[in-house]
Amino acid sequence: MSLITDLPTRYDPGPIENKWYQQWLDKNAFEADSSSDRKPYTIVIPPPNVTGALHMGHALNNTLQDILIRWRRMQGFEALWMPGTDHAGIATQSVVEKIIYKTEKKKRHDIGREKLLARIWDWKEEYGERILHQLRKIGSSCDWSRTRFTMDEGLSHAVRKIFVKLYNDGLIYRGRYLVNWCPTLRTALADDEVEPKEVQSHLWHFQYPLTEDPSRKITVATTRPETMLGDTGVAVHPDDERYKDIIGKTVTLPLMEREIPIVADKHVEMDFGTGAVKVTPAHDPNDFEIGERHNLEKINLLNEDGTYNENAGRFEGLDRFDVRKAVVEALDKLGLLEKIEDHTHNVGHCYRTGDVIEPYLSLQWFVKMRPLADMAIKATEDGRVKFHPDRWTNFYLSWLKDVRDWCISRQIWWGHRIPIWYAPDGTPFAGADEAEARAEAEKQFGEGVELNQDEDVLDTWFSSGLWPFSTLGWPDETQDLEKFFPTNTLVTDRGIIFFWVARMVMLSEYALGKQPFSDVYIHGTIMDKEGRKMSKSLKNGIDPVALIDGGKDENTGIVYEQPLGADAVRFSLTTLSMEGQDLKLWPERFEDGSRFLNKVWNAGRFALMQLEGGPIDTAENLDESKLQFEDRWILSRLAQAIEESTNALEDFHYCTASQIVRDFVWNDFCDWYLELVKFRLRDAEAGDAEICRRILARVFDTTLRLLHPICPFITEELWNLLGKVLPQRDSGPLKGELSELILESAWPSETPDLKDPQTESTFDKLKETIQVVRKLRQERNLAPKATKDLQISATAETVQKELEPHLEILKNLGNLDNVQLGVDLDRPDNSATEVLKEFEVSLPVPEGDRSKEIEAAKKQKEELESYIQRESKKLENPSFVERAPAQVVEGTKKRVEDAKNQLQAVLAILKSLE
RNA sequence: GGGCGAUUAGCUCAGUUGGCUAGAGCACCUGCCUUACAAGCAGGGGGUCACUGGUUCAAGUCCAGUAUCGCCCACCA
Repeated sequence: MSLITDLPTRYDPGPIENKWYQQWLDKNAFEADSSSDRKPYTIVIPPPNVTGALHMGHALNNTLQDILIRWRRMQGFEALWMPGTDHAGIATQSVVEKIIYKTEKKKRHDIGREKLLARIWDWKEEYGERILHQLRKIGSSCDWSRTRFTMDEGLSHAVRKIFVKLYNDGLIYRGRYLVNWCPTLRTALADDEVEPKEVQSHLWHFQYPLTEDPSRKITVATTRPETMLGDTGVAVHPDDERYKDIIGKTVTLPLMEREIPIVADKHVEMDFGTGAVKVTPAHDPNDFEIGERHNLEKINLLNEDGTYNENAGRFEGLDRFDVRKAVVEALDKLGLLEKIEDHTHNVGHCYRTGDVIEPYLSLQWFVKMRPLADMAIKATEDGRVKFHPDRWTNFYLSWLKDVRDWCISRQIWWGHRIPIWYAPDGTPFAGADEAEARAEAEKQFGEGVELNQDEDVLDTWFSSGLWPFSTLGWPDETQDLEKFFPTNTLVTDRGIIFFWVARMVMLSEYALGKQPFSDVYIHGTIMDKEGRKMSKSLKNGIDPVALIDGGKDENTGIVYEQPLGADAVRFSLTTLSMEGQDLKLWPERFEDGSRFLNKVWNAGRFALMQLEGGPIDTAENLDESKLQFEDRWILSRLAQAIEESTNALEDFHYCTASQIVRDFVWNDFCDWYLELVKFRLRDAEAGDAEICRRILARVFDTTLRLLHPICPFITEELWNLLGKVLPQRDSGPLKGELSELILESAWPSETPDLKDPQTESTFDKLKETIQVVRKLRQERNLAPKATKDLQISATAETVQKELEPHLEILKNLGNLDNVQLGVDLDRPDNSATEVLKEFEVSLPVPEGDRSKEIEAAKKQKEELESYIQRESKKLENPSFVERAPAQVVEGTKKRVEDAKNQLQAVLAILKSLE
């Protein structure tokens, strides 16, 4: 008996969330069984970096995945959510290097490769699980028994397998090309790891003297003066009249005293700068191409650390930024600095260190993208990979259509070492392990040949690109792979469509001939109140864990007095995240979720109190004849909610799904149904009270199911309490035996036969009537006690008949003793009246000041008149009547008719008042 | 330069294939501690749907253009 009454009136999520998460783990509720004969439903998690800490973006991303997984699990699918982490090569190595430098003042080369790797592994073992625990905190129902890490032996094997396959197919090559070089990290970066930033700089104009006639000078403009030391040509446009006569001649490069040719190249814009460009093939991508076209020498000026090398002559040893100053100074001294203009342009910066990226000529490994991209394009064109919202399809395709080769080698140590071994003469041999490479090498070089493995490691995204199948056991033909691949849905954000989504599709098509997933849902990005991205550096990121647990948010410094709980955070994020649109967040925005859960909690307390101890027999067999009007109404609303929310989830409209449940619970169930039920349950022993309890149990039970994917904790708790107060329930969804909601295959089935538009429409009229009564009372400041009589005058007999059977509802909720209902009744003297569409509602009132009432009536009169005028115009328009669908015309006629009746009534009221 | 979003109430956003008098939450105003819930209940005020044209019987919704904001791609050295 005390079970329910002891429940706190305010929902306290903390203990409940911890309890249930542990119980789910204990019952292996999240584990997927590859041998079951249920249909599979699979999601692979976007593996967070091992260095990561949960931020709002993760919270949103994983909430949405969890909603899908829990929903499908409830629908009876064998649902697998595959979790794991990414080794995040550069990010992780940097973190550990920084720690070591801070504590021991040692750099990576002081420590050495093997020792540094050991240190990073240690670090990973100690801290790498943090983010996975935070994912548990928000309720993620991942199959933790399958947790993977991109550098696990199995996944590493998959990486080497794919590499060798690509290499043998000629899709991986090594070459000397310009790459994006970060001098701080001393590694190459992929194009998408470079962030262009606008920089206020200058355009320096230098004069290069012609070799044959040093008095004649040609002026070039540049944003990077220091690179002139590596110039091996000057380019002009072939049609440029100013320079036509000197094409093919040479200039003498100042400072270096090198004779370099003047070439004609269409790439040069005549209108920009002086129309003449210095060409530095080793330090600029465009110049590189010009150099290729005209066979110009490539002179590399840089060392790995960003200082200039011996090719820079007397500038050797200086850092690139100092070389700039020195070169400008030197040229100025020679009188060859013509002018300096201000110039704003974009400069590439390292996404990790923020250092200025240098185009750097070096030997790197590349993946030839064209054939792979074409496979990925085809997968989308065939409809095997769909994006939601659809606009991302074009975004993705346009990148694939114009994709460039992918630089996959990184000059760091943490990662998958490139599975290439070199013979002493440098001949490379690829192998999934050294033995495999050796077998090949020995064919050529004889037994015992000395082999050295490539020093570089692979780009992190190379292994992430295999994630959907490497985690399932590929290249082995495992049962998991058989059962759960291809996966179903990928949920991620737009920032990694190219990095990750595209590469998964390409590599999966290439390795397995199948798309890795059939649907990709791209959710919005989380912004702060001002619409800026949440980021570490801005300190504007709300910490989801702090929000859930309460306490101080170390990012923002905000202190949360109350723990909100995971459900509230999940519900808020879901509600605020409009289909793929970015969302602005600040702490107060989470309050609605928390309030809603408190509402659910209290509705639960009420329902449980009513149900506890009372007689309830099977809830399944509803005796239609015994149902009350409001029972049919709430069942109709519920049927509608089930259908809409199922459809919404199928279309990835999470926000709609949660709003449907919210509206149903709050507006329909709590505000109206529960209030009505109170009157019926007063006589607890009556036969009707039992029907009422049955419906109450059934509706509440179903509501919990609908809400469960979004808010798993509170629904699990209430559902179990419901089971305890209904020990005798024995069939259907309300089973006698207690189990967890999560273990039930229990998504509510649609019940279209319970949908009842007529009942809903009548109920709306009753609601409207009650609301008018309340409004009139409040407007006139009348106590309910003083206004116990109501008159409803319908315009038609049909309306009278419709309302007739439900006067009890009006009396109960409207707090009335007598309701007089009839057609065209005379308005009582001294009454406050509101004219509605099909009837008017009059409440007798004492005499008094009527000015407010007159004002209101006048306003209503004006509104009606303008409406009638507007709509009548339509009806007078012959083409409207001819061309609009009959339904629309009829509807308009009816509304005009109603409005005219209303107007008449309002006019009569005005007359009586004046 | 190209592409994609956004622009509706003070704020954050809904508004299906054009067609019932444009909605919600928050905030605001008024009245209520009514034994599920004051994190609540009841009621109320508040909008030239960014702008200009066009298509249509009918436009917040479709088309073209303009403006402002945001993101992405490519970058004239």
